[in-house]
Amino acid sequence: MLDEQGCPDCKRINEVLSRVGDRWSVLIIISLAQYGTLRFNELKRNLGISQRMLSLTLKELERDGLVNRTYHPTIPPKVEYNLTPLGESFRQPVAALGQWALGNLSTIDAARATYDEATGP
Amino acid sequence: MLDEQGCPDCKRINEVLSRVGDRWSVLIIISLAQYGTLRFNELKRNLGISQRMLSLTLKELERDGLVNRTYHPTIPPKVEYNLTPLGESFRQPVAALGQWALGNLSTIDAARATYDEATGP
DNA sequence: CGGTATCCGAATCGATACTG
DNA sequence: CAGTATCGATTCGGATACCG
Repeated sequence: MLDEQGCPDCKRINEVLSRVGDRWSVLIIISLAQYGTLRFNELKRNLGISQRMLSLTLKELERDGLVNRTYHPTIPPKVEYNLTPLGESFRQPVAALGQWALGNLSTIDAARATYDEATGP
Repeated sequence: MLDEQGCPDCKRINEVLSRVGDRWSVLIIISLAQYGTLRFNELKRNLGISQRMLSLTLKELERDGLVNRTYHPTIPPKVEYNLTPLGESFRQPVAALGQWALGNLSTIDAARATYDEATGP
């Protein structure tokens, strides 16, 4: 891909969004923001995410410094996740996005229906 | 996938995010918010997006009522895109996200480096 | 309980070529 | 200029099985 872009920030925004901008990351952040600390299987049940994707996404979030992982070597083992300060700072923009999403879901649905009817038949 | 979720909003947030939450949608919104009105190839050059993805994403955004498409049947043809009121209302949360992304890119990079060094070698 | 490893179909995306 | 069509490569993501 060429690099003759007039929007120099786009590449960088793109970079960050491809890291923390995917669906599961956002939902995990929202959950942790809401409940504070959650265990692996609590997140799993909460989000309806597969074990594999949860594991992968949590590892990424930990790597990016957004989520903290605490391992308790008890039997049975217990692992807790919560937001780091960086993760907390991500709450604001994410919350704004989530709120907008909820508030405009029906509007978008209506727009879709209109568009489909005007285009489709 | 089961549906025994404790986070009833997650499914719906998920729905909206899968519509307007992808990388290209966000970048297109940001560009249109910044410049007001742009033609197809202006967007293409601006974002470094492939023709195919731009076409698909714009169609989705139009369908969801976020972007307005104006076709001028001149020769050569000229098509202009701008934000609808709904798209404008999306500016705020998107801007917050973009700002956070830019502001924390280096922090994330540092966290990654630390993590990789502690884990990887 | 909290993962990792493997498999495999589905969805995504870029490159390329073609059209009005 | 502004798309659409097609193809191949990569990625995503769930299901399943197994380990500490």
